[in-house]
Amino acid sequence: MSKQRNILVVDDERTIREVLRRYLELEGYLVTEAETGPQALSILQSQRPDLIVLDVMLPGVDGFSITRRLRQPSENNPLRIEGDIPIILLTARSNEVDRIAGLELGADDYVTKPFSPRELVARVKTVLRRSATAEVESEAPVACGKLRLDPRSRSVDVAGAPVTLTAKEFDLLYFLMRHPRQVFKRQQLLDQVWGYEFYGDESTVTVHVRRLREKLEANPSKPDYIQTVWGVGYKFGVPANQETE
Amino acid sequence: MSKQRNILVVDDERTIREVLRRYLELEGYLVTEAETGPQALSILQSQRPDLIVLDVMLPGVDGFSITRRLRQPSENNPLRIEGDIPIILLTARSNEVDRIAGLELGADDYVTKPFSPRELVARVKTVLRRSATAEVESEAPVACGKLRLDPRSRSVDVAGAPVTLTAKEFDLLYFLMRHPRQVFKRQQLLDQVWGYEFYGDESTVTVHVRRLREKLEANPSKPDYIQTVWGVGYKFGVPANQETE
DNA sequence: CGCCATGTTCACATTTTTTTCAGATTTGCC
DNA sequence: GGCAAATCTGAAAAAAATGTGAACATGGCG
Repeated sequence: MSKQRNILVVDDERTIREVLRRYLELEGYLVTEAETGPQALSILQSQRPDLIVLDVMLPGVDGFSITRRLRQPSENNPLRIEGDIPIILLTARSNEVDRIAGLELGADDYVTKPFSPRELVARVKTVLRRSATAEVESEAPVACGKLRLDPRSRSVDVAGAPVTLTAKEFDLLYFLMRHPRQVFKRQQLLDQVWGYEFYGDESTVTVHVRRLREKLEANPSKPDYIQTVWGVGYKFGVPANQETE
Repeated sequence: MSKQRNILVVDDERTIREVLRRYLELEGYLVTEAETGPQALSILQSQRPDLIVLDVMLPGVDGFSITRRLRQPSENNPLRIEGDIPIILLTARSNEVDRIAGLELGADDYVTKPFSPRELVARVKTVLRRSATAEVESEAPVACGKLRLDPRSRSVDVAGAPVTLTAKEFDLLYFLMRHPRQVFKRQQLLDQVWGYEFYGDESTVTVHVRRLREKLEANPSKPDYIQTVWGVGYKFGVPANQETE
């Protein structure tokens, strides 16, 4: 076992804090609690948890604001320490999820209430694992071959020429680019990009992939970037001869 | 496809049980019913369903108590089997109290009565999918001799040169490589790789093995990796002089 | 209110994979 | 060596998955 991870739980409901504490401690995490936004910020002055679980609906300074402050890329931002602290947002309704996307806040994951503690623990593990490996997906631009994507401006270039993507197209491409070479089933992409509440058809993914190809690929029927894996799904394949990074 | 999922429906109202049974069976689930709390607990002594749909308002031992007993993280809890069984609670009202209570107890989802059967089925699917993906995850690459296989990218190399496999070819090879030196009859491979509902001919396996050999082996008629065991089936044989890792 | 941009669904064309099957060939055994 | 059973081979039929075009929702906005 490596050293114990510290998790900051920020929620105004005492019950929720206690439930999360119990479950997280069962998994071997150290838990710090904060009840309000200001309290959380104060704690963050002196501590640096490995992950923050943050309710978006806090009295006073809400979760969005805190996230923004943590992610603010300013020089003299004392909270913006090198290497962002992963954040999992707790949201009440799924339409707030859209707001999150629009606000580009850079949370690492979100869980909609009501949620099961086990699910949250699973997300915590995933996020920590993700940020533990080299996949520190702060908000850095990603690139592959002639394709460049900048999450902050939500812009995409192919060979220097800007390409206009819709929100979902962007989200899908961004997700795929963050997991190059890994194959995803359509359902997995629905879960990851559309969210768990999406009950629609898998063909939605197919169509989005097609549109991405039309916009990105030199030859959409012989794609360089988004590869079809027959009988499985898609992957962001690095075309053999092109290297990035 | 994988094997049929078993769902335990616990509700004192016969009508509800029957409706749920009908809808769930239409989706291919096996359904077990329980009318009371004690009956549910008794069933759980001998069976292990993949998911439980649980009314919180049961006469006698109510849904909350059952959830609590299933989730109790105690050493000598006979019902607390490794890997929790997902629970979907049926609650009458969506008030705060129930929400918190359910949350605290570790249910995976909630449906408030009255609900549409279709919605419940959708929730069941989502929860099952979610808990399934939470389990797998650890898909490390496997290798043997010059052969390397990476489940995440579904890619295979022989001596560094990539080999293109179809979905079934990949699944078959992956299965064999995870069980090296073990001999499987064709029917066993059908069961394991194709799934239990496959009613086809065993020659299907033969053909797939042939194609794998054509793609993998230096000399397909004198295979190094997939060995024929006459009168029985095949095994992923480690060729005598080659060692892995 | 109607228009436009997204997102979703659907029916059908196309492509790829999977399965089947009838010999040819190999193996184990007497 | 000869025989029966099992396996391999090649090709074609059958099935499945994906690509395509267009219609159908939905929601924001002038």
